[in-house]
Amino acid sequence: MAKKYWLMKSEPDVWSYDDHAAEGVAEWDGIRNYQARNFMRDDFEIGDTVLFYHSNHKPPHVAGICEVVREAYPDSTAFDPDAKYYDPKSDPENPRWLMVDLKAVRKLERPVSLAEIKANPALADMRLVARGNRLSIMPVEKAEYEEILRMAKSDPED
DNA sequence: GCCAACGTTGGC
DNA sequence: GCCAACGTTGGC
Repeated sequence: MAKKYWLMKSEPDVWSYDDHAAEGVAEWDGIRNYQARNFMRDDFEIGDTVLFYHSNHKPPHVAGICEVVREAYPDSTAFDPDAKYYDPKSDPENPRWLMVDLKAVRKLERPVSLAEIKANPALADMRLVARGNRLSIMPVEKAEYEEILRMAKSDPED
């Protein structure tokens, strides 16, 4: 299977790219949406590349790059009554929720904002800019990924 | 803080 | 299986 590209959202107040980079390799837990889970379960492979996106931030932006280093396995936070994302309906014998491990690869040269992505015609088809999109994990085309890397190397005014 | 869009829940 | 009510996401 060819290497794939993803975008994953996190609120930087909760878990930022720098937090992740400080850990090196970290779990991506707390996904409680079936569509997002299914991407991890069915399509994530070791070596896939992830754009780390900061949502609920001013401005929202892509902050850095990660790599999938462990494929989907049960999200243990769903079983922990004290965890924020505890889900009593997830049975350890048949886990409802999954997580992956990501390794921080590098920060972008500069953040690439949602406004810039929206303004770039080459990125008009990204799911990120689709109307009403709320998915926290979504596939990204290789060309879109490369365009965002290119933008990060250029000035925002371009 | 507002609110549009969307997902989930639960009564029927 | 429908759908109204409710909760959440996330940009603005």
